[in-house]
Amino acid sequence: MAERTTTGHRAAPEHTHPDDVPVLAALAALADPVRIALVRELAGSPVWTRSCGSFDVPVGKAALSHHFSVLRGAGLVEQRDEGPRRVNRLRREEFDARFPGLLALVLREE
Amino acid sequence: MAERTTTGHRAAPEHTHPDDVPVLAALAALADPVRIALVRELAGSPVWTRSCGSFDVPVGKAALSHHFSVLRGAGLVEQRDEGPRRVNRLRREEFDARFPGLLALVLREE
DNA sequence: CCGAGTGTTCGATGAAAACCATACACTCCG
DNA sequence: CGGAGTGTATGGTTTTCATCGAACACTCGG
Repeated sequence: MAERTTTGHRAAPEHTHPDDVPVLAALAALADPVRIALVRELAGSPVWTRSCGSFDVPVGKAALSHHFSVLRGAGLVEQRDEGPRRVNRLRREEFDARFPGLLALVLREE
Repeated sequence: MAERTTTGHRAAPEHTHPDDVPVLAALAALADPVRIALVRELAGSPVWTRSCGSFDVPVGKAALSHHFSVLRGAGLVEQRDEGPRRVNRLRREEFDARFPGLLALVLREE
């Protein structure tokens, strides 16, 4: 209702630090095939090079956007606006410090 | 249908070895508050001492039975029939060998 | 052999989550 | 400034999953 001042995608994405993420949330975030694919593909690319739309997953834009939102909320991904596109970074060190070995586990079997 | 020869709970529970468990399944199994509680409580008890009904979780028997089924399928729990009750064992070594650190992650914060 | 205790199965219900199509916001380039 | 490219928000559908109640199977102790 109302409050439609500026609802674009330029609101500076909300990030959650891995330290503030419960284990359950981390596991839930990774317990999805699409999100696992995103994380793996992201891990195989240089930092800040992959825009959201550049991933090879079988879902539409809306669902994709939602998945990235979940990954952000789990402290797995950091996003930055670069021109018209939103580029991503896997929070390797930070996430691994909070959940040692978890990321390695997911990446170990691509 | 039919096939109702022996549907009790004495059919020797089907077990899945951790080695045969996909990462996704392991994560999905642990991405549930009740199952996490079961695993933690089980980890804090001597082996083969806890029957299914002896856990302090806020769900009925049916749901509980289902949760144990999931844990078995993820290679997390082994069950054995002991008289009228079914006792449990956490597959620490085996599961940790397959998914190093994952169990520790869940147990680290009780 | 019956009854209490234990756990599984079935069917149904409700809530959560994934998904899509559409509409919109923002950036850039021509 | 207008259009193409990119991502988000919303609303509604579908699927998935946790849960319950009830019926059943099994074991053991009177």
